[in-house]
Amino acid sequence: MADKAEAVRRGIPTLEEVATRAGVSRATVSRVVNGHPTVRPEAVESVNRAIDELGYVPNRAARSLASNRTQAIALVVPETAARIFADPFFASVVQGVATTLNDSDYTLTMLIGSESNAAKTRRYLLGGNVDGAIVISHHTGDHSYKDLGQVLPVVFGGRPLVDSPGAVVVDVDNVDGASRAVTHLIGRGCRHIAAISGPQDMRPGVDRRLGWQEALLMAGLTPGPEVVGDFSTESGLAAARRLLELDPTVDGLFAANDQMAMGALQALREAGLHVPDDVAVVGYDDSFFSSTIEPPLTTMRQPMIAMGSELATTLVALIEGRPVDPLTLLRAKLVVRASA
Amino acid sequence: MADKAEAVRRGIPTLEEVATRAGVSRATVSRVVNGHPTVRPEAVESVNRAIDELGYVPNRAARSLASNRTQAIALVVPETAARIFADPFFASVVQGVATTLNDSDYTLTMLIGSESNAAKTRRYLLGGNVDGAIVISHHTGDHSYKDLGQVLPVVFGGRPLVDSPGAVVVDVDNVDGASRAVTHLIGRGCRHIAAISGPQDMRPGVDRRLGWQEALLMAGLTPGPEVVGDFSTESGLAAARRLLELDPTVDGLFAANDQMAMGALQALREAGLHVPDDVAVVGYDDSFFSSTIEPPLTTMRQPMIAMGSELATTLVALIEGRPVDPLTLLRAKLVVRASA
DNA sequence: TTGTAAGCGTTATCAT
DNA sequence: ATGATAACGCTTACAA
Repeated sequence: MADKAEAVRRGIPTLEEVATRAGVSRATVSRVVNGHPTVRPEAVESVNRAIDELGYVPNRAARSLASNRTQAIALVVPETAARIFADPFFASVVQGVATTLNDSDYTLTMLIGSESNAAKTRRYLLGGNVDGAIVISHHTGDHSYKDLGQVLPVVFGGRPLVDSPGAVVVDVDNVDGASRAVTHLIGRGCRHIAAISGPQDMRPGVDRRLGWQEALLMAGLTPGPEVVGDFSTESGLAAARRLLELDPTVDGLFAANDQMAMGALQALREAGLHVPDDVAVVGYDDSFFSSTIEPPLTTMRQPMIAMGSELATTLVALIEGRPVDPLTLLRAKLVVRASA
Repeated sequence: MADKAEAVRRGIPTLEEVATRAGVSRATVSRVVNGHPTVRPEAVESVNRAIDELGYVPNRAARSLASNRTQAIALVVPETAARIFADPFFASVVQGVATTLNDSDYTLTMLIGSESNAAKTRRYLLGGNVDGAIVISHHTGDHSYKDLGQVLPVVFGGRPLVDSPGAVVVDVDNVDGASRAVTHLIGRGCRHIAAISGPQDMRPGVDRRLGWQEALLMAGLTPGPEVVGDFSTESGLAAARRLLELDPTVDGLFAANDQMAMGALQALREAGLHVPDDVAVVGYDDSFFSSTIEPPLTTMRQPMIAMGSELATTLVALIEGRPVDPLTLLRAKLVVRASA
């Protein structure tokens, strides 16, 4: 057990020492530290001076033990996501969360949730180590921490395929994004707009497909042919070839992500078609390679840092009992480059 | 103040409840939980059963308060780094740290250290909130947390320009990496090997330059011309043009990073030179664009995840009083693509 | 407005 | 090998 001598040596005075120096009781110091309103100004003053002089820093563990709050927030990232950390998606979300929380009184604890330690993670979360959690689920529909929301304030980043009842979610609006991407194609004169959709068992796959249809509908155009891919470059290549067979008059192509768009670009090149003059192509995600491929890809950029920020502020509100929107939708941004 | 009823409702039994159920004292339960050897097997057995049945999870705050250890580690990332989080460098290091720590008993707290909250960060670190810290300094020589090492176990990721005395550091070996990159050029027949160096006020700039010279020296070749760039694509473009003026016989080019290599590629194209036949080019960092540009770039890949891992294990060793190397150097990996 | 004092759930010292 | 019991540093009724 550490004795007071050590604390002193390490320069960490206790609240009691502050109290003594300020000539008040520990309770009063505590009140000042926590911004309690009912303290005489002079007392506040004297306590603050003592705090400064002593370099007092509240002991988090003691505070947490006494108040049953931890002032800590967990960020749970599925392992599959961490592995593909190259994916700027997560990096940016984490950045948004971290910077936002940095300006608050909460601390960020990172958890990598893998199959092997799922139980450990749950125990950690339920073991009173944090006041709340942010769970980021990738594009997949995985929401294995769904039920956590009943017990602990939780905000999810990204929606599962089917909305879960009481969950608080922050997500990007894929329907709107896709719709605006396709509207851009329409705006530049495309009339036969095909789609390479993503897997229909993933929310973004479904939603982006919906957006494509919606934009077409609103413009009074009949949808061009559609092929479903798996978000890989190869599937985009194959899909585009098929699309050209199905309808050689296609003059616009919406790919549900940039990987597939990149594959499609290759197929169009093979077919001797010029992008964007013969076929305009727009992708989705603004992947790292999108600006460097030939031609540079027009695409939708997702506001990942903003999403992290929003996740953080929403969770803090939830923890502190303020009302929160059960669903916050963020708008993607159209990035116009050479392909459309 | 939370009462016991709430704890029960939330399903978080205390050590005392476990003790009661197991028919032993709290002290014994504590011993079992902490793997203390001097407990009768039967007691261990009965305590463990009680723990299972009750779903007991130790309260971190209480444990920390009593033991004066937090089992938490801070990861301090400079804000400048966070901002350019697109940089997979940090993402990977964080991943390495997080996954490694996930298998330990330590928790990872992320701190974004900005100018504005430097004091706050220091207070946090010194306020007994963590048992140790990992400080990642980017390629810059910034080591503003240098002195922290005196007070708290700290491991630095990346070395400053001038080595700091007692610091524990994990870094990549830029001299070795550059040397091997250049050796690859020599191996494929290059004899007039020029360099586009990085800023000489940054450690990697200096070290990679050293590696270039070293490899040449060992092969008995005289160094080709050298121009110093600033790690940007534009500077690489300008530098390569200049290089070609200085010595038109150059047949190999070592660029201290991929950005500059990419610029150089453009200059060579302009000059009507073929890569790699006329001039072989090797870069450094294996940046995200390196595999997609034309021609795909041969480069050195830095082991960032491994670095994160190493940082974590080193810090844990340091905290637990085991001996640690003051300097761990990680080897970069040569990635051979079309440019050399 | 302020102080007193009872916890918060552990660990660790000291007997036994 | 085990059990009392005193910390650990703070919050928060409750009293004054």
